[in-house]
Amino acid sequence: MSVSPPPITRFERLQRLAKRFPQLDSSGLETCITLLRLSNDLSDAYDASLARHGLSKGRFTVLVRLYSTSETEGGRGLIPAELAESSCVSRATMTGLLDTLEKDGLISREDHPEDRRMYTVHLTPKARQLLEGMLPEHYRRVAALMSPLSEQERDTLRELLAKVSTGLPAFREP
Amino acid sequence: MSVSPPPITRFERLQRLAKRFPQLDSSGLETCITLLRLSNDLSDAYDASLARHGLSKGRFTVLVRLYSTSETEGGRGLIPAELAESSCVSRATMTGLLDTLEKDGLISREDHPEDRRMYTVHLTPKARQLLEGMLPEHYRRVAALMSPLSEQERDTLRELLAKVSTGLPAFREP
DNA sequence: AGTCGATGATTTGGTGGCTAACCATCCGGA
DNA sequence: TCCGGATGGTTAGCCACCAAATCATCGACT
Repeated sequence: MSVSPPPITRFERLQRLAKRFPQLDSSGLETCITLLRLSNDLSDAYDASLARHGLSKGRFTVLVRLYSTSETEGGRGLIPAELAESSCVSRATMTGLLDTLEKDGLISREDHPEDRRMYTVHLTPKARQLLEGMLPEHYRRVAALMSPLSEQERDTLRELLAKVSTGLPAFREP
Repeated sequence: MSVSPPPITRFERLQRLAKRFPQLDSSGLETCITLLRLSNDLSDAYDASLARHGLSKGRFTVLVRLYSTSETEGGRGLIPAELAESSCVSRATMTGLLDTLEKDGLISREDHPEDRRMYTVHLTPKARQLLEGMLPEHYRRVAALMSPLSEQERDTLRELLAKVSTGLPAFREP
């Protein structure tokens, strides 16, 4: 039996790759991987938390958007295209989200008064009750998540993330 | 006809919500939302870039992991469980990834010499050729993505992301 | 008035990921 | 020796999301 060799870390493999591919910017790639991994973990944790209330990220986002709009704008309702945009999903996906939300009695569709192509979406009392029951807990969780960062660090983080955003077009091009 | 009222921003809606829910930490939530959105955008861009070569994030990660291991450890091969772990997917998902990679002629499964429960996974020459053709371009893109950040900013970003990671257990708890 | 491009919503078909349950094999202790 | 828990991989069934094609309606232009 031979002893197992010392484990090779991700960082070491990356350094080897960088030797072979001069285009590889190791600090950039390392940062990118870190970001993608945290994203994944955070996204999973978010989903798991919402799943306890029978919601997904998409469903939750729609409900909160409707809730915060009705709070501030007197329940005029929103159309699916607006909801899709503000929830960062396609319209096709929004149709599906609204279908299941309606089936679960959390939203209602009402005829748009001026344009028969669309309709307006409204929260039901049941949805309001659900949100008011779960949001305090949810916001407490988010606060706990971010508690390791000072106010200044949060500002810095948002600023750095915004800088990465500015690099996205270059990433996508040709 | 009435003129349309001034649009209400996400930030303003958030401030209204914060009045109603004292648990809401607005800078924390704002930072969290920023992070989730960039994650989503980056993830989509990443997928789109890999899709040009017929790969998904999962498939790509597996191939690169195999490639970098064979480069440094003489092609000893990896077992599915190791690949699942280092790719952050479940073992069930890894089975599916390997199935399609094998069907596309990019990996081969070979009997594990010592344990008949498992097998080892190996890159085919076709996969090597694919990677060597696409990696320079891919790494160039990642470098472009990160080019708006100085070395110091990258360090800071990784550090702040690591801090957010430390908050994840608190986010998940009960 | 009639037509046609723009704009909405939906349907269809596909992908990638997950969990839970399953079977096979290994290995250590009775 | 053999049994049972640990550790593999796979299967079956689910969910969220997407792109592309389709259908309805609107509105502007002739």
